[in-house]
Amino acid sequence: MTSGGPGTPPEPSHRYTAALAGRIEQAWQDRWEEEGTFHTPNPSGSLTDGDGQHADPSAPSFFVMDMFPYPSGAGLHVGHPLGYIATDVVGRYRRMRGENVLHALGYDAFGLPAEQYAVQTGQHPRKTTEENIATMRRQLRRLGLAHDPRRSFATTDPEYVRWTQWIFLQIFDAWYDAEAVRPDGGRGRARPVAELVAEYEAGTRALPEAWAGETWDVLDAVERRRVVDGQRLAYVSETPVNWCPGLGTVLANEEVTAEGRSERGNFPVFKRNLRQWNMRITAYADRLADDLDVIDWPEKVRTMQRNWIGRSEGAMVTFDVIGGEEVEVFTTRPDTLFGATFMVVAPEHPLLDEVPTHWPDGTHAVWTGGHKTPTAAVAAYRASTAAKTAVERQADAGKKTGVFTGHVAINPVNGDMIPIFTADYVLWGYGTGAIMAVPGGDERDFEFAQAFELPVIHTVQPPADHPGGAYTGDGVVVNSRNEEIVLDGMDVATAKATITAWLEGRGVGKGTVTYRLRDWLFSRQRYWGEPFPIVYDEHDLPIALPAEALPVDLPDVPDYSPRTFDADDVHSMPEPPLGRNEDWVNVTLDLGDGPRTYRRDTNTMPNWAGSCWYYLNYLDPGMRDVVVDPELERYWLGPEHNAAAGTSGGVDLYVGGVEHAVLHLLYARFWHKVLYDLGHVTSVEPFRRLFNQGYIQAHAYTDARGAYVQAAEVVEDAASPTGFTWQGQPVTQEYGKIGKSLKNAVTPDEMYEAYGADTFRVYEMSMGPLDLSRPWETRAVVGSQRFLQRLWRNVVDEETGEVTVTDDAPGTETLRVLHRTIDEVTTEMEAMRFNTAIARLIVLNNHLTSLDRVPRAAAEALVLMTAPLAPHVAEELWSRLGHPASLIREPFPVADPAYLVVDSVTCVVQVQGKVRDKLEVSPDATEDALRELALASPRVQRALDGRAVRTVIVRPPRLVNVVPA
RNA sequence: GCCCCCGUAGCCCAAUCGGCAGAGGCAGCCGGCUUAAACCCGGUCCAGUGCAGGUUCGAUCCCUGCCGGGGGCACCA
Repeated sequence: MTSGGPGTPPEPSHRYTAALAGRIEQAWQDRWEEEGTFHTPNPSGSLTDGDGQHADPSAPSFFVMDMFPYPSGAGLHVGHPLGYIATDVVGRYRRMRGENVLHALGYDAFGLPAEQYAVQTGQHPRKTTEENIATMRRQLRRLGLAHDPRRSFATTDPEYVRWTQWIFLQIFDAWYDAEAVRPDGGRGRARPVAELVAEYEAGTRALPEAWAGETWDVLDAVERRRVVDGQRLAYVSETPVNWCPGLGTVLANEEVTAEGRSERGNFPVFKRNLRQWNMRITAYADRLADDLDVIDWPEKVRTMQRNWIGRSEGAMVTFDVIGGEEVEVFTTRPDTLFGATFMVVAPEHPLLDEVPTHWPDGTHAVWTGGHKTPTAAVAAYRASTAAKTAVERQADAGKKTGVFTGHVAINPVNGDMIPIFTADYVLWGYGTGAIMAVPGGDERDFEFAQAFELPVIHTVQPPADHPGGAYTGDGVVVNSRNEEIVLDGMDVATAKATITAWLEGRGVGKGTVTYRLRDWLFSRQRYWGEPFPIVYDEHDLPIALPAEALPVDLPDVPDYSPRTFDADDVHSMPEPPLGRNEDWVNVTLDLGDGPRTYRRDTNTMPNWAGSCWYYLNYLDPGMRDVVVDPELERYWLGPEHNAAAGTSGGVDLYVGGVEHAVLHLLYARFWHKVLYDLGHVTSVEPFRRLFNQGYIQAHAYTDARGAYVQAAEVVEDAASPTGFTWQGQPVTQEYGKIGKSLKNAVTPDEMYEAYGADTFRVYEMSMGPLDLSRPWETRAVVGSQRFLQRLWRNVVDEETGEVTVTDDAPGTETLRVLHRTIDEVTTEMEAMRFNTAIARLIVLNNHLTSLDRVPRAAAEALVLMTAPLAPHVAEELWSRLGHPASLIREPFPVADPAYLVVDSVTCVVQVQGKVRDKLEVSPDATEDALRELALASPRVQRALDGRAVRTVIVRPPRLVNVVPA
């Protein structure tokens, strides 16, 4: 406990040092655990508080949550706990405000990081995952987080997997009825497939378009299954998917970067036609976009989700092609139809499977690409675009290439013959993969028209100063009339509505909404994930396993590492590791018609599956009969479950990094809405309030060769041209992510050792606003330690360990500082501005330091206010101040308004906005009195220097501004 | 290329409605304690708010343009 060598005078034996802090912290952590201090009571059921009581009905519920951590093998650095500390402070504060707080932390333990770590260490992923979780639990326990330990779990727990698979089967067993009315009044909701079948059997619903001409009663059993399977919210289909040989698995669109590489690992991704599981998230596109308006999320994240969904309103228009074909296009600008001078289809478009054998009359030389026939030209262009990698496509964006297809279409509004081109600036994956090109109204079309000598017609009058080219703005419509309709003179919006109605009347078009969002590719060819609870029969159609058969456990396989390939191997095929166990794959089951042999699905679910519903599992983890107890769901998550929950309901505060803005948060919202439609939850949204914390980064240093050196060993050195040296040589300061690669890692364990957990917590919270990224600076941590040391000294004698507070009433000045602090700290805590809350606490603390004896009333209030931030030292001081029970539910101090009023305030007197005098005035001085006082001031008179007064602006009681003539 | 966020003291950051630019911390400097040093204690220095305009009695705050940093989107018809 003492520091220094022999002969050094010992430190005061009761000083709040790192060693003492460590002893206090661990003792309280043990006591909290023994007493069940953080056991959060449910309103009913087996989970009660530490005293065996259920939730107090008069206490509002508050559900605070952190984004699910991966238990990575690398361990934590000081950046990781930032959000956990913040949610802990919120949770502890809210408990002291009398709320019933639910806060727990589980582990997202399936997925690539866990699997890769297992592969590296040559052990089974379950073993390494469990070890990693144990390490992380230990590191986090030392932080003193007030989590309910009974509610922690991992996504890999068999009981959790059971319900993940169960929810999958709910989605598999559901279809989307776009016409059904929801409880909230909107249209469109998921319904059980059984209801669809019942309607088909009763003949009250027509079969889907693909089965036109058939009726349910004439279909055989396999055909009926195909009809239904095609409509399930989870379905198998053979579609172009993102195949990533480097990872050995297929990926969702959301996991592929704009550069066409995997978000994890940055490997090339190729489009391949493969049979894979998909989730029909597109059915929820509108609701996912619309409901962003009813939740309290950062605008940035809502914008990112809206952009990803990419809702776009316009019209489908059908163009006849000479020779009998037709092409449907999607356009957001049907008003510009009269300006369509050509069409473009994507190279993958089926219209190109057959093209004319000769160039039609009027074909420009530049249109042919030098080929003798359209057949040759199109084949060559298709081949060249297919060979392009995503990276090349990216690099070529903007360059307009293409070729005339020989096809000619007829513009439905005026009968004009217009050539059809193919070009890769039209994407097969969006809309219909075909466009009408309006070079007068679209910049891309204009560029293409320039390159291929195509005519330009403006249908909106450009302003006089328009530089030429496409005009995309609003204005007066021109050049747009036929025998039946005149758009000329209208504005764009009116013209859109008018022409859409006309198209619909003629049966050649229809107002439509399209989305950028694609269905969610849901299968992965990895080992460490949830197996699909699906088997296939001899027809190769999926069959759900019954709920009693869940969970489907992962089989043992000879090799669980994924088969990866050369990252650029386009011809490789995914090979699921689960397929390596024949005994598991081929299974005999009795699914109602006697024992038969089935083949299991060998894919696993993506990592996102487990994080799609984990918030529900916190309510009542472990064995249970339902996915979530309806009473608990209403209590913790339901609409209006507390004053801030609103009509959406959901988790009251969800804190995590912005990197999940689209992926996890979109998927989880989708699953939640399916569960809502099927009646399993009453909340419309899973996360009512989202908060993105910033990142903690750190300085890193490179030597002359550009190699990173140990940041911890770098010293400031004015003699170095760079300002820093490492082992005597100059090094350059950089800034970046904390980690091994930049040699700048600092771990929480080092902080516990050198300062204690409370100091670490206070430092992390005091560095700046929670949503801002900031640099870690170990040498600044001492400031937080000094604060706690001073707090300690205000209560405890460092030499004797005696409590030194006096029971005498505090003086007026102390009461004022105290109550002003309570008032300000309350405001700051409510707004999650912990950095400024800490600043106020320091002010009060420093004030108490200046007194001869610290009054108990002030000390106790300060200890209670510090408790959410530095809980261990607060508990210790509270205990030493004579309170045997934990302060966890002690009421947070409340300011007495009597001490918030002041006798006098400083009134600033300005002349023309410049401060010329200051007056001490009563806080309720009137406007007239202040004006008189100000004008009487000699300094004001001097500043006026004889000028007349034009006007006097008075803002009682703090400001008077005299404006000279 | 387009969109969003951020630029305040050597550093991290404060500043309700547009009203005295400074709450807190780090570092520095001075002093106290100490045989000396660290710890600790007291004191102190430090910016006119990235730049240029505009609106206003008054601008860190509102508007326009530019510079720097961070993020998102990127042929989406």
